[in-house]
Amino acid sequence: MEPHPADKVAALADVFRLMGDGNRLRVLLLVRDEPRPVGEIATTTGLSPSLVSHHLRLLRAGRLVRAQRRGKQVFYALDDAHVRCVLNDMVDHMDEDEVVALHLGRVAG
Amino acid sequence: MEPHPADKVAALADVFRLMGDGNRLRVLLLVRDEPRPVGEIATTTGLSPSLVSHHLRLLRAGRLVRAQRRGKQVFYALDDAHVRCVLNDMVDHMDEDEVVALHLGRVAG
DNA sequence: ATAACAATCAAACGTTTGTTCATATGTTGT
DNA sequence: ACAACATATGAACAAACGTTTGATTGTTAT
Repeated sequence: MEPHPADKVAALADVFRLMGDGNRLRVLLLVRDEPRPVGEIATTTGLSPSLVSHHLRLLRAGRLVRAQRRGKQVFYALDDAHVRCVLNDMVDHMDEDEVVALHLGRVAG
Repeated sequence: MEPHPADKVAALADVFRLMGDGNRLRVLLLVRDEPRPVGEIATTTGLSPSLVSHHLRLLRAGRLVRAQRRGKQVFYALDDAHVRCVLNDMVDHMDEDEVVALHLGRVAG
């Protein structure tokens, strides 16, 4: 009875590693609800279009994001339903954290 | 109306980054259900006790894990309920992936 | 075809990260 | 006290990573 299949753990670690960068995570949160073009992601995050494109390439390679052309622009959206679930869970957990932190008196005030 | 608070995104990215390493993720999955001493983690994972200790230090710094002495040994367990939820969700998602993959015929067969 | 815009690619740099090795700290026995 | 065991720590090194820069591809207009 093996604890966990090795290849799945590795695949899972890959997903976490991709989400483990602040800029990439911001990008993921930006395209979470609706598809966004690269330029908009760049201006919204304040990152260079080149850097955004690079990160999107990694996210696409990891099957976290999917691309679709519309005219000049390329719209990116979450590719996997899993990732959307994980992000939603995480946002929820963030909010819960806020509440817990307040209860513990760990927040400024 | 900011999309997401910057500091929370950074904190969230830190958690993901910690889980984004295969060895650390294995450690987390090992201590998910019940506390385990460092030596057991090392022998189970096949990693050197030193390396395990290093990773545990990082995980403890990130508040993902908590330590407790019992005699000579130091038992590690998940510190945060959030992390446990995320890990559980992820394991569930892994299983779902298996099913989806089977349905899509993406698995050996 | 040319120009302007949008996105991608490739090389290069500095930094971070994971790992190993050796040494130290702490604990339980005798 | 000492020895044996369990974990932690620090230095050092190679590999991976994020970012920048500059050039390139692709698209829409004139």
